[in-house]
Amino acid sequence: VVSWNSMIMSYVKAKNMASASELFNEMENRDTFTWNTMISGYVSASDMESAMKLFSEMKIPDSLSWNSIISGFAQAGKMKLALDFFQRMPQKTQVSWNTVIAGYEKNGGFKQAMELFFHMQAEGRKPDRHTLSSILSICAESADQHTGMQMHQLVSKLVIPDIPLYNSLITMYARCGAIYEARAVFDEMKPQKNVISWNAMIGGYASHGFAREALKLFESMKCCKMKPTYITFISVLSACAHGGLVEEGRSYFKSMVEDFGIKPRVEHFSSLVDLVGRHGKLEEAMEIIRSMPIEPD
RNA sequence: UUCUCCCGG
Repeated sequence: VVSWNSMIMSYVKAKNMASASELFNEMENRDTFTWNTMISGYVSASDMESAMKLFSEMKIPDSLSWNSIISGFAQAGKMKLALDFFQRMPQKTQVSWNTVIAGYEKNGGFKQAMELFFHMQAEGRKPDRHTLSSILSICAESADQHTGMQMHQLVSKLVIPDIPLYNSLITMYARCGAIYEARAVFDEMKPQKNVISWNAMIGGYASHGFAREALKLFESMKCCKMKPTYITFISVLSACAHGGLVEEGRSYFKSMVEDFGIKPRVEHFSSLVDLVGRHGKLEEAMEIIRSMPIEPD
């Protein structure tokens, strides 16, 4: 049975649901793993019809089966259905709560997500990293610094933050314009900062008009032997554009291509155009636009 | 062997 399940799993991972279901139909001793594997395969293929069909044929769906279905509806943006299954689910697990909260977060149901978040705690269930990360995204997107700070307290109280959670905190503060708080989290990370942390922090400075701070941090990033990405340069160039740092901008653009081998994207070009255009060099701006390669993909 | 992620934020 286990080896059949593994084979089905391989087909599912290869997104070959036709072959997976062939095997599934030939199997005589299907267990819950088998069913769940198939359901999750249909869910990731966005085929909720088939997923639901299997789910309703199960005699006793376990929590993983339920969670897959909830996740599937959430990904499809059908939050009413997701919530409906969530409410009918007999033994909700931590993952169930996280799934439906993440679903509302993704679909802009911030209020519902927050309500569920408080609801789960009222039932004595502790938020974990997944929960908190969804809630922090909501605070970031809605620039709700007050809630964000409360969530920060909860993070410190409930979990040992991992790198993504730290990054969510930085992003949340940065989006709220709380640059100082963002920086405090950033510094707290000490050596475990990854590229995303650097990008989030530099982007935070850049988008709030702290051009020099952004560039300063970019320089320390390079000192730490951290490799910038195209995202980093979007922030760096936009910092230059907003700070009117024409020469620096040109030289960073050049360095991006020559030192780091990063292919310029439209975002980079638009900062560059902005930069030279705002300083009366319309000719040069036009020249850049004319020389822009068309991005194929 | 199966559930929380579309985005590097």
